[in-house]
Amino acid sequence: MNKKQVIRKLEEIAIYMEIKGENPFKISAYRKAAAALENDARAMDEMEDLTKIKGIGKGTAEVISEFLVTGDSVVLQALQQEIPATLMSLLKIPGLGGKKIAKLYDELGIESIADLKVACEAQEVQKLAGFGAKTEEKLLSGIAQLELRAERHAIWEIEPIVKKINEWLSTSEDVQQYAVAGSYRRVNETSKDVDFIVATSAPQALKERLLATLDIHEVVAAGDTKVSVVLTDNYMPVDFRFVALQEYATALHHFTGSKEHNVRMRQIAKARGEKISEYGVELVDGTMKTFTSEAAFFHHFDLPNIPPALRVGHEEFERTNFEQLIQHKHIVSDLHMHTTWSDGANSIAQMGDALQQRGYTHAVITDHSQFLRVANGLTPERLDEQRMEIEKYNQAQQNFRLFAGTEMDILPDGTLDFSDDVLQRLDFVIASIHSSFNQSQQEIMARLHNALSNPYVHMIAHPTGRIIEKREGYQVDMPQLVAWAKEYGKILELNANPYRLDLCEAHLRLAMEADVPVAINTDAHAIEQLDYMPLGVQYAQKAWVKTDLVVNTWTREQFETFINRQK
DNA sequence: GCCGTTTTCGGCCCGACTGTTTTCAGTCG
Repeated sequence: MNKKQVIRKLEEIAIYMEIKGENPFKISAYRKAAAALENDARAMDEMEDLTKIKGIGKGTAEVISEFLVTGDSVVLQALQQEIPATLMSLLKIPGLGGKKIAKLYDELGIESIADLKVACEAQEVQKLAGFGAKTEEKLLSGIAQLELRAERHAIWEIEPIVKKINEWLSTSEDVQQYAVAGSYRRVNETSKDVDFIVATSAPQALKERLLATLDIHEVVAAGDTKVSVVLTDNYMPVDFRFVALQEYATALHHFTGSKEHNVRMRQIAKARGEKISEYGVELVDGTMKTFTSEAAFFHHFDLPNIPPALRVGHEEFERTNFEQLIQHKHIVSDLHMHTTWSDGANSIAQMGDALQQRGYTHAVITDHSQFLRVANGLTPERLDEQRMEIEKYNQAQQNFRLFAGTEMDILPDGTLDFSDDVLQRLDFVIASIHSSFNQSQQEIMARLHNALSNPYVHMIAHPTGRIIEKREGYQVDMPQLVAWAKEYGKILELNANPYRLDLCEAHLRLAMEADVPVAINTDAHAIEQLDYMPLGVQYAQKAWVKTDLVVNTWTREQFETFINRQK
């Protein structure tokens, strides 16, 4: 059994215990042990004494060893004997937790969602103590929703919804400050729901307007400070929290941190005799201290201003090199984008102006190459014409320069779409795979090696070709790719498009360990998409990407030195 | 079940909302 499987088994034990109604602290001990394994970078066979790891004690260490040796455990077997496995699926129904499920099982013999549906329809459930007619109704609607709604939503699905709600809040009366929080703010690849924190002096009025204006499929809860709805749009669950202006910073922190991050913060506070809640910090003398910013809140606990993406309850409290961390303000260029010359929506001049508005000093136009006919890829002749247009644009600019580049296909047989003679006329060459995703790892790696070993290629774009929650991407041996990038002095891309985020976090960590430079690029096909840059930067922070290894923080002179090496 | 500069017992993060209750339990994040 490998580490991932052991972690899943520990979590399974926790779920069974939840239904059994075990001591909640015992249940969380199993969850903590699973989390401790997950947060430890070592492989299972590299760990000697498991009890040395914080969160794993004598009991859980024994269970883990059992899983490793026999593939099973006495504890889990006993639970499985006692509790039907089908009960686990009931946890997916909103409003049902371990205790209620146990009651349904003990008193009505309900073992599955189908059983529950029948019992609700026969109005048997409302007869149980602690249940009522309303609960029954909610359970039935919950079962119906289950079939419609995805459990987790991909970041690219949430991004446009956040944008829309942000726009609504920005023009709304009674709104003093607002921000999206939750796992979306931490740049998780998927989220269960979307959280918004709103500072307002008129929560009641705002709540009514919100319920009346937004396109709502279902109101889940609507209290004085919290409104929970499911939008018609993709059946997206969205929570709004209303707080007073002085509570805004602590509320935003509270609803941004992962559960584990918040637990750690509260433990830190508790050790000082203080208490953290979403409304502020209760000091030793009982007074409530509030903050004007999250930075001030962290400073109160002698902590740096931990970026949202890093608030996961682990490394952010152990590492100290925050000053090396990539930040959006360091970005001065974008090295991958498309124009109307291939499949983009805007002209070279429009892109150039938009880039300058975003404060950049330089950028590269990288339209597709001839192989990609569907994207109107450029022939060598059109590439020369395009270069002239770019030059013309540059002549009219003062402190900004566009470079002429290409996003060139690596063809299925491994050859490159342009000859060296064409490539050497370009400032910057990206090589990418857009075809024959199903090839063996050996074939894919041979294609990538051809590109990396070409002296005129500077960067590999979206190195795995994945689409989050939709497509795995092609078979890349990432340690090998990183080693080649190092050997040939090439850049690997972090594509900031929310569909891609490729390199992913684990791959970015490999690149950092090997000191391989990374470029965070938007791959924009339209002006608005240039705004994916902050998302890419925040995602990079999850992997502790260092500023000096991010190519688009380099000055134009540094960048020119790099691209001219081969000439 | 885990943990310990309150150290081998007695805690374990904190609060909102709902529905079923007459003061609170369960669920959720």
